Amino acid sequence: MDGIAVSRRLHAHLVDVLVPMIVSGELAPGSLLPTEPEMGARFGVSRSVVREALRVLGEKGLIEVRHGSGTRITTPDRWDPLDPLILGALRGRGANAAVLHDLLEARTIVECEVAALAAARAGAGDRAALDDALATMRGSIEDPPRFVTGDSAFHRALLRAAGNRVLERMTQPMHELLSYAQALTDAIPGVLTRALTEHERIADAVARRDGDGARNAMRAHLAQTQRDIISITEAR
Amino acid sequence: MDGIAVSRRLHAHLVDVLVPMIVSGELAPGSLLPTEPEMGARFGVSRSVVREALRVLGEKGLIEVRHGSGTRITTPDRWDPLDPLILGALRGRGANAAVLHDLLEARTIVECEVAALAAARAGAGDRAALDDALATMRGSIEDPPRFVTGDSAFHRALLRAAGNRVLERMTQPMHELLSYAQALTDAIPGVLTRALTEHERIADAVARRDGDGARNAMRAHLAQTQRDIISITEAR
DNA sequence: ATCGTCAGGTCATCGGACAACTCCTGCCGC
DNA sequence: GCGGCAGGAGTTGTCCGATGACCTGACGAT
Repeated sequence: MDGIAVSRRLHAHLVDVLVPMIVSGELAPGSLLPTEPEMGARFGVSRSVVREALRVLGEKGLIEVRHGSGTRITTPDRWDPLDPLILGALRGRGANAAVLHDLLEARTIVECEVAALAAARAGAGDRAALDDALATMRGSIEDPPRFVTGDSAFHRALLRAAGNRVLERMTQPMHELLSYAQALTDAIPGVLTRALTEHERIADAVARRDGDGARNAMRAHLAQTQRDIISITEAR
Repeated sequence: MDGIAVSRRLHAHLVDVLVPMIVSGELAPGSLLPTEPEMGARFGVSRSVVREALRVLGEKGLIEVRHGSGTRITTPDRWDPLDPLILGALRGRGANAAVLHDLLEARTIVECEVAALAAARAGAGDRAALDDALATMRGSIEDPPRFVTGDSAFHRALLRAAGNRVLERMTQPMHELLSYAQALTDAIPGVLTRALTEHERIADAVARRDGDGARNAMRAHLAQTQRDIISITEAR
């Protein structure tokens, strides 16, 4: 029917269409969405697919469906501020500068203590994982996307080394967002080599079982990242 | 068919049945689940309901459904350690003592800084919300479930006062678990009045805009809570 | 031995139907 | 005139059967 590629499941496409419409305000908060059969007709899919898409939107907090009454768009304060799709649709709107600030603040609070815990608890396997991530970063100074992968792996390894599954799970959406945000700073000259040495300092402190050192190294790294991101967003 | 009450949506009941079966190991990790039509027949519901239930299980990381191949149970390390249902099914198995420890550790890391931020940023409305929560707690010394509601409201108000939506969203599943865990300590005599004064100290520090004081008061409160929970779990 | 083909099983989607629920409207009693 | 109540239209929740898309394994040709 549509010329659109359908590699993923159908309702995912519907979500991709609806999220921007809601986030952009094209569908006003508080207003009623079309009925499920009508949306099915409009997008050329069955009601089952529409319902699956609506369910996804409901989980993101974008809509509220009530039995017998209809489906309403919620106010933005109920939208999930950590959802990548929503954040992507929000990009370039100024509203996400605030989210970026909150993100860095939250990350600083959590990740400094994570580094300290990792220093106290890391086992041989954890240290090896950190070294692997560092090796990836060293070999990718010229390849920013791959570097970000290594960076992400480093922080995940650190999180695992901290040995707290609740912390690990809790910060998971935050980390998904970070690999998103870090693509911003790629363009700054020399930022990758500097980031590499900062990560090496963290790994060294962990290897020495120096909790305070790891915490301080992480704090320095995050402060630098914050400065980078601010300089980028200011420049725009 | 079944004599079970059906106040909630139908698939929720199916989830309630399947989660314990999987978590308990009755259905082995890696094994194939029965096909969707067969499960519908076995539980007396339609395939739509089965599919909605399976989707919920998929979100919790318990299963992985693949088009054309079937639905497999995943390994426990992919299960969401913060999901109340999973945790409930895990209860009394010893495995959740570790989760409880991780939970308290994570909470201490995050919530002390939240208190400090709240002291720096709380507006008049935030302070009023804190006072409301305190009033609820004061009036519910004899009514533990209601007290826990007030306690929960207090921490949510503090989180909002900190003015960081990412932190707020990130810790949301953690707080859901807390109201769960705090029901444990209800039985300890005098724990509620003590908790009340601890919360009052936090609120006072926030009202004074004393960030360090709020952080210390929160740290003391959480340390006390930790001792309470340990004493309970030891006693069992 | 390797590869292509085919058949069987399973999930994804479809279309229609009925039940449960909400909201509005108009009627009735006061 | 006004308040409460019954009824109907509209919407979501659930059910059902059928068809298409996809994966897996076996079989046979090269």
